[in-house]
Amino acid sequence: MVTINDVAKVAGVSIATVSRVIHNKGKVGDVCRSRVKKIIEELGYRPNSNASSLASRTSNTIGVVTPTVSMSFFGSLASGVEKGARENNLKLLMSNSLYETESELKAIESLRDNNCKAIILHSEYSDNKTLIKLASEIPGLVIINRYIPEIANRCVWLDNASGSEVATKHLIDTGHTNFAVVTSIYQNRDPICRVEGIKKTLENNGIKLLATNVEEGSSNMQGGEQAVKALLAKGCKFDALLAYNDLMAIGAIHALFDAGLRVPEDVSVIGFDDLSVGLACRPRLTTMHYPVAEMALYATNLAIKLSEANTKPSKQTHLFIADLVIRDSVKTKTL
Amino acid sequence: MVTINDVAKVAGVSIATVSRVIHNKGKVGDVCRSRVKKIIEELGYRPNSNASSLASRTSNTIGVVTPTVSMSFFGSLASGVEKGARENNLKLLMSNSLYETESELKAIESLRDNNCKAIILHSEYSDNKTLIKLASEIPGLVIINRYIPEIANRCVWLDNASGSEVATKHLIDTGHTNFAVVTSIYQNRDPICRVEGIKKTLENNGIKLLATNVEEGSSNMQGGEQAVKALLAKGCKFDALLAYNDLMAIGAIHALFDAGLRVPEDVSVIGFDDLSVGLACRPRLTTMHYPVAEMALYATNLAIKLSEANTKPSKQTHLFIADLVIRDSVKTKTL
DNA sequence: GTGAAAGCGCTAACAC
DNA sequence: GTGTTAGCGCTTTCAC
Repeated sequence: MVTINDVAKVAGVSIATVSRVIHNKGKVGDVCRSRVKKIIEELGYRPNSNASSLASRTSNTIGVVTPTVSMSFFGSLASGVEKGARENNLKLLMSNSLYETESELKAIESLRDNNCKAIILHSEYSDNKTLIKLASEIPGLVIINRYIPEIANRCVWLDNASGSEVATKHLIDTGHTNFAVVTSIYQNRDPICRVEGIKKTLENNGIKLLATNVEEGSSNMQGGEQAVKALLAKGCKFDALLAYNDLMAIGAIHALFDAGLRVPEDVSVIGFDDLSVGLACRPRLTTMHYPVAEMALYATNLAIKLSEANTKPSKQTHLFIADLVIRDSVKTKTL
Repeated sequence: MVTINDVAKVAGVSIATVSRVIHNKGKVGDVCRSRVKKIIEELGYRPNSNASSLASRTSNTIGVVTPTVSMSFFGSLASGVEKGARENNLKLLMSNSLYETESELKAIESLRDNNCKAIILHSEYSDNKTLIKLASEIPGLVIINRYIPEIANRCVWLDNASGSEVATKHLIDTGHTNFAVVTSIYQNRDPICRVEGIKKTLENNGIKLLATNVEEGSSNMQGGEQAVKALLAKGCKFDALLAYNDLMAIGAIHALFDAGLRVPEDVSVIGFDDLSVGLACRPRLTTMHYPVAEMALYATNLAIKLSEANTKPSKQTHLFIADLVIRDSVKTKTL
């Protein structure tokens, strides 16, 4: 392994000078600089980032924690962070939290040990208190896809309620009158917000959502399928179905189809997230676009900024909006 | 920040002793050990991994390089590596190579700087020579999803030819006689192997594959759709379609459907990869399961083993097999 | 069993 | 402009 010492020796300068040319700072003579550069090249010298992090008490590493990167949504999230990391010339440590608070915390600790200056965290199962404490300890911590008022300036999140309002409005505008909803069985933040957005919009338009027309399921294809089967088994009638997310929507379409119902002729279905899987099903899914990659990139830049010592706390919030992607699963009815 | 010195001071021992209890090695008295442990706990001490990597000249970090983690296939790959990392108590550095050799190389360099002991690389665009050189420089480098004879023991790969043989055989066994193929326009390793597997199997069964019945497209949904449209425009007739991968297969199903053809009644379609998207389309996709997460986990353990100094080069190869997942896109014909 | 001490490769004063 | 030097927090001999 070639070290800064080797370079200095060959170049006949001190290691301080080598360090200066590496980082392009401090004063170095032009001839000297180019000679050192050439020797670095020749020797194939590459700075040891562990040593440099240790000495400078900072690091060139940021971290991202998501439940699991194998799911499309989190893959996009991680990809957004990776882009931010690359653009800022930072390395990216990734850790899966596996949907539980303990491993989530472990993942974060592991990133801290590594001196990560910035951490992007998608947390579902830790409570607010834990996250607030964490935020107070880690200046570069940013929470993504969740809003905690006490640390509003550290949260990059989506307006779930407004998203489902838009979705609902679209269904109303296209002439639908009988609504059903399949939501997530995990009754935490997002599902609650989305269902409330639906109810509010419906009410404002003089449409009532029957309690029996709301069914829960796991937030995946199977969950959506089972929820719709349950709805149908109860004898519910509806011409519009709002799903918690795209996966549930697709499962719902399967169940509808199996029951001999056509989408969108008999029932219009709308999803949420805009995963690429929405292009695979038939009809192609109308959905709300969740700009997760864009948000992750934004969160990364925010985290980097916050991690820099001279950043003063700001009151700025970071709220994103979902927008409607019209495809083929919603029918426009002639009134 | 609390350091090993702080712990030593409070415990009234030397830092060497603290280091011993952290790593559970060397001789330490029982009382002493438990007292130090207690103090570590109380102080909330966490070893600085940069310092430890620097001092020990190793690191607890492994790296993974894939084109982009936002695609389902690579998300699963990354997830497999992450699992391996977690099981071995290692941190995971992730880097996207964005499908080009230059950023691929950059990504690898970046991991090396960080002292990664093991690196899992999915490389599509670097040539064999580059990878062989890299392998000679990095003991813990493992190439995934690609086979290079010169460094066979570093390659964890899938038998593409046998996979497509099985797929083809399935179509033959279910009574199909007129075959068409949509393959990737990027004529590198995998597409070539898969098409050869198809041709060979067909020939062995006395079926000839017309050159006009093979069409190329980008290896995504749109590519599959366009390829089938081209096939149809040429007036090709076929009752069985083999797609390069699931995405192309789904695009193909869309195109078939748009042309008024039913799947599988008129045309049976088979994919490759077994992405979860195959469950979203209608009919659900029959495909070849590519055990990428399992392979990634295996590759990770292999890379860790190889990175350990005392591992002697072995002649063992690491070949995985795809197996058939029967769903609804292939029809069994009564003969 | 335990401690002292010499680095690991680098950064960042500070001196010249 | 350039060099000297004191660490960063830890591991690892080597003594005792």
